[in-house]
Amino acid sequence: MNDKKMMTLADIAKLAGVSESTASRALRNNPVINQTTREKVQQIAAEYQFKVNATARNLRTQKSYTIAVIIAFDAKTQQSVSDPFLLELLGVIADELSQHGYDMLLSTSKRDDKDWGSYFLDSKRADGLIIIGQGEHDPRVEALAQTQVPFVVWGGRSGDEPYPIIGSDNRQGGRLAAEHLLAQGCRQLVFLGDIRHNEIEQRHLGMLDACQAAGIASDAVQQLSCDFTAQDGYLKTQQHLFARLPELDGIFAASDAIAMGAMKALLEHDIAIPQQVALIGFDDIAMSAYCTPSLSTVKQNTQSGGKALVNQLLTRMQGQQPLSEQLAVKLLCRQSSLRRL
Amino acid sequence: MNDKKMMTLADIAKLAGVSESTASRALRNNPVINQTTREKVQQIAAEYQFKVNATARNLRTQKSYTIAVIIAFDAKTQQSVSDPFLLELLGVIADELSQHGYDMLLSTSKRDDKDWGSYFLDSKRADGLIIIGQGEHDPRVEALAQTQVPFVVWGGRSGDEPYPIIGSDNRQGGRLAAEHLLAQGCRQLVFLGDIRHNEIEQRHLGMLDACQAAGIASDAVQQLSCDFTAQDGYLKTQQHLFARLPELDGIFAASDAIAMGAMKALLEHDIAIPQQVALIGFDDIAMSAYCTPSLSTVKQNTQSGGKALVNQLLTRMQGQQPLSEQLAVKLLCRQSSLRRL
DNA sequence: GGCGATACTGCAATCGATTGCAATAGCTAA
DNA sequence: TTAGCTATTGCAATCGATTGCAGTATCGCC
Repeated sequence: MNDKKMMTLADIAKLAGVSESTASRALRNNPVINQTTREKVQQIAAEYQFKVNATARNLRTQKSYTIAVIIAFDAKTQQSVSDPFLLELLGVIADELSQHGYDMLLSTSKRDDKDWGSYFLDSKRADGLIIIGQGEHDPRVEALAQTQVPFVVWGGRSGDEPYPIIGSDNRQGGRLAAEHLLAQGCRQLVFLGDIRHNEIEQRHLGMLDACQAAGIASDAVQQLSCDFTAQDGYLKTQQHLFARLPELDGIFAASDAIAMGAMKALLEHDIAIPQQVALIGFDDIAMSAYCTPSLSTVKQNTQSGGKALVNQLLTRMQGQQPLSEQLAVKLLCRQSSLRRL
Repeated sequence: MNDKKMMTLADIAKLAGVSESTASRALRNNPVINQTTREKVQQIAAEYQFKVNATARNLRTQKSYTIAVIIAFDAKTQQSVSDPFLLELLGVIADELSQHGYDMLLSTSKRDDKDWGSYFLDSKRADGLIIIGQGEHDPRVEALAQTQVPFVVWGGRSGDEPYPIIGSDNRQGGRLAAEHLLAQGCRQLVFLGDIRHNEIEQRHLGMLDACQAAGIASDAVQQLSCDFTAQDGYLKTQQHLFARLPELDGIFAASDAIAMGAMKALLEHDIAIPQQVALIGFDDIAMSAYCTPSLSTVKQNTQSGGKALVNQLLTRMQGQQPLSEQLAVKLLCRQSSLRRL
């Protein structure tokens, strides 16, 4: 059904009886071209379903109108795309980019090419980079910062990173979660998560803030390292937390997935949630409201997060100074932590 | 730190004291070039961190080495990227593509440009298309089939689609699920899912197969339409299923997310799972094993699925005839359906 | 009638790599 | 010594669109 050969701008120009330059300008709605001519060209282009060859345009304009999104994984755990939270964020980014007329190149950074910058930018595959992943303690990111490459990172600030980081206010989130647990009467708390990740570290610090403010002895707050999976949440809870029962009465998990794993382990041992142990997660993934008991959590605003990432990146690409942003989080109290008084 | 200006092949050639053609061939390891020359050029390229300009190469070779993956949504529900299953599949596809040297362009098809084919292919943004989404009853897919565009679809065959469809053996999955419920003693079954989607329809048909084989009256099997979300699983269960209690004793949900919603509703009304109502889902998403009770399900093999999609597409792009594939599924019996006898 | 301004349009160079074909050098065999 | 090969390398065209600059009409106005 389709035309045999691909149409080119030259064909359209010929059909319209104008030069290629005029055709090109007409299609891009350049006002310098007579309106009648413009409409005629556009009409012919539409008629033949002509689509500008993006490759040729990109070569000539030296832009790709494409942003590469890199999901960075810890080289050792090598876990695949799975955390529902990251994927939600990804969806928002995709939409936002397309709204700005950009395509999105997705890469999962499994291959150990340490050289994102050159792969995507030097090769002109993309005009900019968005890096999302679990914490940004990554030497590759530090290396990127030394270059001219426009990029933004999703994560948490740990100090004075010389590049824009967009992320939730994790410390505030940690504080809210812990305050809530304390308000429910918990006194022996556990933090379940890997504090080598900036974001997680911040959540942990927020928790400590709250405890300190409440006058809780610091040795009443345990921290237990844990991967970002329900599986590890389950295992770590089984292996380490039961020993601390029955004093232990509150768990703050660094992600909802971890929390669900922990919940499973607790329920299997007939530990009442939230009466004996109150539990709260982080992220508010779609499932959180539908487990039993429903999971209290700190909701990250993926919508604003994705938009902010894209907008800061575009700002940067226009040569302006991008800003790091910390997005407000929201405490959602559900059954897993609400002890009805 | 980086070089001021972008290096081009011409620069490398000059530095190596050869022509551009020789440099190009040397970099691509063309054996017609003297080995000494080749190594020299490659060494210089490496030294200056030269990366071939993908845009220029693509223009000249008329290929983009890029595959577009389209996540198609029902135009009306407009739900965002959320189903964990799709996202798992996406991860596998990403890895497999990169293994074959292809980049992956991700699009969520929210904008109602009905014209994927031209957007990605005519514009030379991509060499092929992978379409994943919830059922392929999409006029846009039918339209694509009329063109020369190389594409493959994730889904379920409904009949004689003139394009390659890769997907699980949904009918067999439905059969396994229903047989299992029946073996547990269930006699009044409900199917929770939208059978307008091919895949879901197949699962439903498989269920009916099993019931018929077991001599169950067809009016003992109810079908209830439901979106692909935990939320709707919850709502539909609340709104429609409680009326049928206490006869109702088995639910087969079209996805794990739906099943979790249903589970929540049942538990809220103190209905014992699996004793009073046995429940089974479909997909085996990461959370399924960690809800309580853990969710029985039919596991789709995302690993082979993703690989098959990519491989069939590449086959098609090489001009050969691609094949539709039905992947084996696996029944996972967990607490939500296992009535210990 | 002529001059400058205005409004369009087209020529030709350009983006950077790839590749068919021609050219050159070195060597062997007659 | 020379025709005939082989092994390497380079020339120049090409992919398709964009754009600076020059060229042509048309019009107004003195």
